[in-house]
Amino acid sequence: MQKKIRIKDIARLAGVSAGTVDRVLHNRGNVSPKARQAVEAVLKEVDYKPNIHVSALSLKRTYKIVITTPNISPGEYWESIHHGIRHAKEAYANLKLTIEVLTYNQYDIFSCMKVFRQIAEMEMDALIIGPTFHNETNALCEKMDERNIPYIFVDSNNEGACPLAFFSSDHYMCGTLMAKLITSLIPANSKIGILQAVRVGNQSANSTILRKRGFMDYISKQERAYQVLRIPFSVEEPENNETYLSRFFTDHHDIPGVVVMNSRGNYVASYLDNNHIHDVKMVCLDLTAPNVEALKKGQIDFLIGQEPEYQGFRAMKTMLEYLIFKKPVNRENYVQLDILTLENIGFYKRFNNILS
Amino acid sequence: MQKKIRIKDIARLAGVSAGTVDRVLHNRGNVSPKARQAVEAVLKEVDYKPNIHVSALSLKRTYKIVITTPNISPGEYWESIHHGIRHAKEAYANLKLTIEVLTYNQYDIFSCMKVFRQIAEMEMDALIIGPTFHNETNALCEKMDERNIPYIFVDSNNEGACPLAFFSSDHYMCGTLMAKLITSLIPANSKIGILQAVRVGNQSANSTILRKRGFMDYISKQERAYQVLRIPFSVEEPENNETYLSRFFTDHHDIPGVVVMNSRGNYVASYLDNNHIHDVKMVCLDLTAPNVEALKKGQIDFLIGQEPEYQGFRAMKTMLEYLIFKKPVNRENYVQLDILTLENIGFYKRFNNILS
DNA sequence: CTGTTAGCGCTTTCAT
DNA sequence: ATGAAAGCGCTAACAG
Repeated sequence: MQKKIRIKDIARLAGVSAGTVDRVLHNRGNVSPKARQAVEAVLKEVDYKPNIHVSALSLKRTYKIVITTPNISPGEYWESIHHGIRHAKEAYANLKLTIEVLTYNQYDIFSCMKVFRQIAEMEMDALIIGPTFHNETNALCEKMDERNIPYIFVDSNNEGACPLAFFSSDHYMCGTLMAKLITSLIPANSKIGILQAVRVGNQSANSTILRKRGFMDYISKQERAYQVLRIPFSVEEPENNETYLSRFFTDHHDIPGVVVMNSRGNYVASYLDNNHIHDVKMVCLDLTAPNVEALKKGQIDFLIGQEPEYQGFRAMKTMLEYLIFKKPVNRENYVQLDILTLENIGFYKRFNNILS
Repeated sequence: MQKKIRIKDIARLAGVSAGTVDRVLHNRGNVSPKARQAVEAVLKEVDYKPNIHVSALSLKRTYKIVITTPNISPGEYWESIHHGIRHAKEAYANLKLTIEVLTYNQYDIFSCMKVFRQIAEMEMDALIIGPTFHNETNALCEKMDERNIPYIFVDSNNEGACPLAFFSSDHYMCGTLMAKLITSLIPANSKIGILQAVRVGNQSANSTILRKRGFMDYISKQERAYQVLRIPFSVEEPENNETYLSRFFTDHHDIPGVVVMNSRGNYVASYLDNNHIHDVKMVCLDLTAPNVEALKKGQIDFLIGQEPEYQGFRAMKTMLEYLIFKKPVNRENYVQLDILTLENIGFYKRFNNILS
């Protein structure tokens, strides 16, 4: 167990000063080829791990990072992502950071366009994006590319853009997993209802499309023939949902299972509970407060979690470490798909990974 | 957004020097009641969060921590716990730590006694224990109590001891969860096989007993009557296992599901695969390398993970922060019970939480 | 009992 | 282009 190697040690070994080593490590220039080579030779030999907390301590400049995501509601998915982002900021408490958050209505493409146009003009060092609308996101990304501002996606990747990285679950596999779980709960060859959200501008979110594809592919590969039925649903005009649901469950009173591939599973769970329909198995998505409650009450059977806190945390942390410490970045980052039930939900810590 | 408050700020507000504030913060004594009150008054007002990385930077003394657990095999449960411990050490890279690891044979009570007697005499600042044998563990703990050395359990708590904390899954609920999963996979009113490990000294590990109790309680609460059958199994004398298994599956050729409540599920999975028995559903425990492989091959249907890396990480981190920064400690810490399937295993990162 | 000082590893500034 | 020196927030050693 040898002692940890420090900049001072490298300097001594290379026959230069600590300042020069620092200049080499950070590519700050003003180093003669000879000195650079000497330092690089030493660096090859030793296992130098900079102590980034100490490093942050002596950093002078301030950084500005902009965050844009769908609007944040308490207890819901996007709030968790923002929690994670905030924690990453706290983990580097001695960095001088300014963070600006701009959110848009994820069910209204025009809201998104407006916010993204504003962001395109802002001063910043880096951008974190929670994308919803494919083309609008790519338009923003192009502007960022021109301005040489790095950006990272959370929640899902946006095909066609060149992010520094993305942190997302594998939505296709998420759909597959939901299909596997629901089919393990219901009889062979039966009906399955799936909820489908309607959006202003009539564009489905990319993630939902992928989930549905994963779901349908799994179903169609089974020997048993399930009949998948769509349940219409609108987040923006909730007054119609009662009607939609009631019509659906009247037409299909024998339906044994429902899958909800957005985070609104609790709407259906409540509907069923209020109408004393207790024999419908449910597999739902995201650990929003109401979904967790429905799980604990036994209204939902399986809930899939996508580690939103962790996504936000890693996105922010990765960005900071790239920006400030030039740490190399993995572009593709898929997070866990957690399976929660009545039995294990109690131990699920949202900040498991993050909190000290 | 106000600036972060530092010791120097507190000193100024209280009208004392930084040294005095430090003495108050760490209860080092040598502070007049008047000064102490002044500082404490300020501390009540402001939200002071010490930067522990900076703090570690200037710490002089070295700490010695002893770890004792069952023997470590590559790719298995206890190795993961040790990984986690090592990571916590790396997270506080600038602390001066000496770590000594002593392991024992978890299937042999005499091995455990010998190692624990040795530990009881060693010099150390703190101890982390992975317990197996209840009484032997408590004997060691009593010695530690006398010597005023704090200790933390990983993997399970040991009733009767007074640990600073424990990091464990809820073994009872783990059994319950396994019961729920296996019953969701097999027909009503059928047989279920469960594997039971035999130990030298004939003492079951506490965790296994709890798991089995959780399992049986769930089964007996169901309307459907399952018949639970025990499959004998020995880790220490593996040459008999083939016979045990073959006898069992011959006698019960119609068995639709098997649950393994220790980490050796892959033994059964391999046996079934080698003998071309493909219609037995399996719910197993722990993400050992061979279990994960069996899950990926479809031989195991559900695998339960107990976050061993996280347990080790948190145990070590908690100990360090208690020892060095006097950080208050939560005694009871239950970790997640992760449900893994063929679909989501690929995204499961053992060091999710830990790795930077 | 208390304030001052030096130093942890790193970055930045300032002479050279 | 480079080394020396100051300073980040904190603790430890020292002088009073």
